[in-house]
Amino acid sequence: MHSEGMLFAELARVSQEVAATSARTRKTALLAELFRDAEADDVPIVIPYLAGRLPQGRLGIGWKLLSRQIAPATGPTLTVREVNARLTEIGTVSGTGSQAERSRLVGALLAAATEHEQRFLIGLLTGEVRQGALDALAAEGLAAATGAPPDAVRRAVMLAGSLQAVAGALLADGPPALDRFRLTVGRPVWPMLAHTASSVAEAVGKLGECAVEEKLDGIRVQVHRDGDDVRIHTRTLEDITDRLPELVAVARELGEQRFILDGEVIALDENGRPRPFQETSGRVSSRVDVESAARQVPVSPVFFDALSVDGRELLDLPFAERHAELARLVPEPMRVRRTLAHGPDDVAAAEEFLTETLARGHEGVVVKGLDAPYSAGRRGASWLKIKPVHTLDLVVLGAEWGSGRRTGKLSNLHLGARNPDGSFAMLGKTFKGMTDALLAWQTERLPELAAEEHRWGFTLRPELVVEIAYDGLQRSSRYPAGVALRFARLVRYREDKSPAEADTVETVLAAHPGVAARPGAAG
DNA sequence: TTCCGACAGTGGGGTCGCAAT
DNA sequence: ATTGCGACCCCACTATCGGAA
Repeated sequence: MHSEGMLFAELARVSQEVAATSARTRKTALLAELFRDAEADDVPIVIPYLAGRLPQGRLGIGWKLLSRQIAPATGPTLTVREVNARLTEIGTVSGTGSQAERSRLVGALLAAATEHEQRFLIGLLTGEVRQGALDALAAEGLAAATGAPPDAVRRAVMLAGSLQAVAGALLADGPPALDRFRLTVGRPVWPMLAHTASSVAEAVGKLGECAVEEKLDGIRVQVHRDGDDVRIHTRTLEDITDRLPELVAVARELGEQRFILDGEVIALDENGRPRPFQETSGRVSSRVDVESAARQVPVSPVFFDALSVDGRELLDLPFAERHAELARLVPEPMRVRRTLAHGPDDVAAAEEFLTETLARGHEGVVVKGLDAPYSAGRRGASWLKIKPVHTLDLVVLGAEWGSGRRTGKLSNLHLGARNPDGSFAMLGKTFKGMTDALLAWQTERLPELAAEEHRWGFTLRPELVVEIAYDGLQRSSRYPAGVALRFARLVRYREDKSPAEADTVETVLAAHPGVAARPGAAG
């Protein structure tokens, strides 16, 4: 006897129901029910699908390839296993003509899917299932389905770096299987992340005994060494070992055979000052001619935490003890610069450290509680980052229709600074910082200023001024002034200000002297 | 009862590699 | 040679739920 397993339509139905439910407890219950019904062979597929991901990862299929309409099937026939097999096939197509072949295969799969199934499938392929439940709720559902403690399931997932692996073991062998998922050198762990604080004083006030560390504007790396075997992973656990030969060499020279370190790689100039993020990013993205990329833009590792050293698991130790291990293993220049603060009395010294750090060209500081464990996969309350915030008064040049819960609302604003001739140069867009009330307001108000209407929204007469917060400028080949705002967000509308009082391109550039526009790019 | 941590969603700019043009 | 697309790097902020205080 051989079962065909679960119908794909069942997954689409549950996803739809999860999306239509707001209570998380109910979402979890719906997921748990589905997970319990899945046969062992289907589990490795059903779990990631309902967490909004494909077990194969991304397949090179995006919105463009999925944009054409395909007549849906009239009835559900696809099984979970068949869908998975066909997606695996699509993922392996490569070479000349591969886009056309992929498109054909995706089209055939969509043609075999009902309308509901198509919607779910497109969500999976684009990574935008939008059912209000991803890995975290799927893990909760898994716990509910198996009777395992949710905290233990979450911890296993973080240490395994994989929900799928934990799900398979748990559904096959029950809660005792969780014990198998321990921190393992060579297997990446979801990294700990930081919250934002508005000032050093606030962060030190909250954390008491703490370390104040430089925040470097580079790429997060988790480095595993087991003898000669070194692996390097990014924040999302992607393996980038082959792109960073100099980091592999460094790891092999440290004084222990087995360890897991957490840190950042960053490109520095000859004076040790950070190069623009774009250069570090470009270097770390280079995969084809790594040797020449490494010669042109070498990167330096800067470590700030140790998760495991010489077989000892350090995750649950206080940061102070983990750092002591780090300091024992990693020599000074490869450790992040830091100072200690013992509470409110040391706020001034911590602020001074931030000032120095900024003067050295770095982006800010991270304040870390000395008694806190390493909260893998979480935005721990014990890591607080502080970066200076700049603001500008810019003019709204356009507005785009939003999507998802912002459908029907004008959302993304086009932002411009004043040119000497009275025209405006666009410096970027923002959709951040808007409350529902503000979205409603600007959806009413902005069309009154319409200059042109488009499918995507409006271009507007330059009459409204907005106060915009941002983290800095970066070079841009897209915008006319040759620069773009980094992480722009709306602070408030300034209806008290006229466009003639808005900031000029010149003042914007002057505020960031390191980021000159490229010759000929000035608008 | 109120507060706050965790989550998901809504997108921003950039780079690279690859396929199509 | 150039362009468009997709994957992934950095990321801020708001709404909501539900447990903690």
